[in-house]
Amino acid sequence: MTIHLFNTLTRRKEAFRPLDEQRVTMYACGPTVYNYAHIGNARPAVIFDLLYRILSRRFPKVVYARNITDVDDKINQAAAELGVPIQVVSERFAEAYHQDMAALGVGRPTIEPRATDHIDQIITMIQTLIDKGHAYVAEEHVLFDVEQFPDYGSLSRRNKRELIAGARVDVAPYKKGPGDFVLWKPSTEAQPGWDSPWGRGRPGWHIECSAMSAAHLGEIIDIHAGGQDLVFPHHENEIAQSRCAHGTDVFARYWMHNGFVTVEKRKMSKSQGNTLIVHELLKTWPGEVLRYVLLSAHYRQPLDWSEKVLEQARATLDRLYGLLRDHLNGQVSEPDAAVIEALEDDLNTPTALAALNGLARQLADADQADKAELAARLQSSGSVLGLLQQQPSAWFESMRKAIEIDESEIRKLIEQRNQARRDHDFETADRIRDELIERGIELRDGPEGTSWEVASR
RNA sequence: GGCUAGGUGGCAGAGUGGUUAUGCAGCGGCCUGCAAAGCCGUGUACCUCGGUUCGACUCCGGGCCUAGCCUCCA
Repeated sequence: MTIHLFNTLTRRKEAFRPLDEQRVTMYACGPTVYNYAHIGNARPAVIFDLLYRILSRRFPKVVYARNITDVDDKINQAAAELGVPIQVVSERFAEAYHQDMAALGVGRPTIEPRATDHIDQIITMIQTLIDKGHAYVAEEHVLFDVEQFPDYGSLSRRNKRELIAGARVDVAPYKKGPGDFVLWKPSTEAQPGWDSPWGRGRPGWHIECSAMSAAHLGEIIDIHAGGQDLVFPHHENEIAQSRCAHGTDVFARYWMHNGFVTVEKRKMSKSQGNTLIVHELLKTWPGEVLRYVLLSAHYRQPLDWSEKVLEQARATLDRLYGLLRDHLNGQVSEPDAAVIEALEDDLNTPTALAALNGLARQLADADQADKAELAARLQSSGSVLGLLQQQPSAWFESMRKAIEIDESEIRKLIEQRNQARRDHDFETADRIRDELIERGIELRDGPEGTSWEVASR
């Protein structure tokens, strides 16, 4: 089956055919490193990492670039507040980002270009745009002239007149057109800056992605991805810059945009102050639970975050890991075709998870002889989704860590209870069990003795 | 105001012109000293009004509602 992807450019699901099967290129807008990532920032990281894995199954080489924006006024502000150089801020949060994403099972992209390492390319690109008449200099700024690009608005389906009518911002007086956007802006002494033909300054936000994408992937790339809120103006501007600079008809052939994570149905965003920081969530939840939740809705749909969905994901993973614990025996297997098929159909993760759970049911129903193979298939299918990769014992162990427990004491109580049971003193036995339940511990009497788990709720 | 998504069972969330999504919770059963876990079984879901059709939750049109973008934002 061919991979199908929903293309924002056409608003349709299309068969994915790369320009060069030997070298598929994708670019995702990465973080601006001035703060810890919230769960909404994690969604594209998880989703497009998954896309990268799916593509890599089909194509011999996929080059995935995800940038780090390390020059930005918010970083400057954070540095000023902390009284440290901006590099300290960007380094610190880039590292935190890597750690948090790793906890969610997100791998590193092929390339992770940083804006500050590409100032030369940015300046060159801006100069090209000026030379070709697509940009102009005004009061030490360089601006992109939207009027010179007839296709402006094609991605976001806006026309320039509407943009002007709906503009809610004051237009800077030096702009020729209200939709013109900054490619380069002057820096004060205190701000980070680089020498350029237009004086000491720093790049505008949009140009870095165009420059780095061209530098590492080429003038035309296969896939460009990011959050829905980037469609306009960020991606629209990237298209304008890149196509005008390179004289091409197309910049990215497929555009993909993920929906938002919401809280109580409202968009999670730093400006609204309703963010849930991944770093904090990881203190109470295993990364795998967060990942499961992020995969539980289709990537283009909004995903409403709540304690409840976390509990549900946890319960489901508990069951799956329980099956693996009981039936895995070192066999290996290919992933289930239904899981792959669902993912290749525009990353339909809910259907893929349904297939995964269907496999779990099959395993539960199967004859003893088939269980090991099915368990291996379950684990292997999970791996495509970046799930079920821990040792089951490690999973249950991590659950135990969530609450303060003295294991030896529990073992002692279990032994007391079992003695009482042997004595048919069920009153005592039940009392001990109830005490443990009070402390969030559930006992399980099995053929091999009594084990315990942290209770679900 | 312009533009873009979406309204599915108790909750989460896929999907399809006429067949079981799936998960979580609930209920009944098996198992158990009693439980828990597990397993089995179970639930007449598709905002509204028209239209197309032999037949629509699924296609088309109107309405209502929600969210998002138009400003930094994943």
